[in-house]
Amino acid sequence: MPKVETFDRNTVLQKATEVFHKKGYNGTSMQDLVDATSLNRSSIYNSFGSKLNMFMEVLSHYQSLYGNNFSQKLAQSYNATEAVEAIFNLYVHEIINDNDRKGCLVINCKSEMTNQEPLIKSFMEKNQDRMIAMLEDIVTKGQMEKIFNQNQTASQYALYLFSSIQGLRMTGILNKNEEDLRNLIRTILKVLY
Amino acid sequence: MPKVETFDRNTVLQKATEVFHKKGYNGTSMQDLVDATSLNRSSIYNSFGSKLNMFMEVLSHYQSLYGNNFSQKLAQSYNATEAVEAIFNLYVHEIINDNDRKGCLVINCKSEMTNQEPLIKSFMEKNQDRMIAMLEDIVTKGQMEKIFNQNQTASQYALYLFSSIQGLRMTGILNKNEEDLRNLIRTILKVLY
DNA sequence: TTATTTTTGAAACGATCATTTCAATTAAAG
DNA sequence: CTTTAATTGAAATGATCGTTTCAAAAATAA
Repeated sequence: MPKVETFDRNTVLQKATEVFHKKGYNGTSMQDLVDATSLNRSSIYNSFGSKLNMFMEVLSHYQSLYGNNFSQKLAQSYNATEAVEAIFNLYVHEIINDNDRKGCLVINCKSEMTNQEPLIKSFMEKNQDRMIAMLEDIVTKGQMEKIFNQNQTASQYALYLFSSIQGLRMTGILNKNEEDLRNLIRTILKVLY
Repeated sequence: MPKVETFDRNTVLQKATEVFHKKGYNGTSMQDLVDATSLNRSSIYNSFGSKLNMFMEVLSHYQSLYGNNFSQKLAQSYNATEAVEAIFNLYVHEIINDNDRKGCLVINCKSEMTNQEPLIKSFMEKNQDRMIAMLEDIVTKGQMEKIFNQNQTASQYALYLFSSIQGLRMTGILNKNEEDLRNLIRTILKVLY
């Protein structure tokens, strides 16, 4: 029957992710994507539909990479403290190794496109729900273990942590001093204890 | 001698600010700016030099509007608690009235352009220095008044507040529930006391 | 091998991009 | 009123935008 896709979809998505991450959605041209992926224009359109569609897949790809990292770290954690610190350590690592100051693809996209593209807005809503649910689980666990206080509900602390992560990620674009970042995180987490 | 600029530069900057804020730098075309400002193309280039140059002026314009607001609120504050709360109230107000979810122009620009435009990077560095200096002043005052604790230095708390503000502003793009936001801020500020 | 179906490559689509050009217009100064 | 110098309007610049077209190439199933 038909000829089949010759390229590896994940590799292509990875290359596309790099371009979008570096230049942003509006800053990335289809030519950039052709160059980065070594795919032909028509192959991209044939396989991904449109620039926006490809970007949506890139977002999911990026998210699932992160999600897997998260799950792995969380599974290795004995208690809520370790879990929450594993998460923040992941971000510190991400920030310090982000040599060209791209920041977080998802956060960049949130600020660039949430008010322009309904698809992005709903992606961001789901992303927030997922993140907050995960954080709430950890906080609940920590509160049950009496490691975290109960001054605020798990849901409130989850929103606080979600917000703090976004702030950390934005701060990390310019500030890459590890000691400063670790101090910052210590301050962020203090309210939980 | 020469004919003089007929338009009001501040009005034009205001209109340009609205467009850039709504669409982002890369999402804004010169045609958008022509339409919004009712200026002719050549007048824009004659008066502002280039799109990037105009954007830099827009950033300064936006920043000075905010800065004035800040100074005013701070001058009206009796103590550090009032000062810090005045600042966060300003952001809550900004978030709640941001009906089209544009977020903060400066933060959006930071994530979109810091890694692409040296002029923007240095603007953001100066912006961060200014913000942190102001926050550090408030924290120092609060610590001297024994209102804030001394668990961390004023400089560390300032970075924490700066980071928290960015997080709050990002969170506010999707979450506009005032009670949630006020809870979030309460949690953020608790560490100071 | 042949028929079938899809992916490719290369070129072209019209629209829009940021910027420039230049003559016409305008307003202040002499 | 004339001179002078900057601001305007309108059109055009070449480049690039995202997307489409279509014939050639390729790979599977019969």
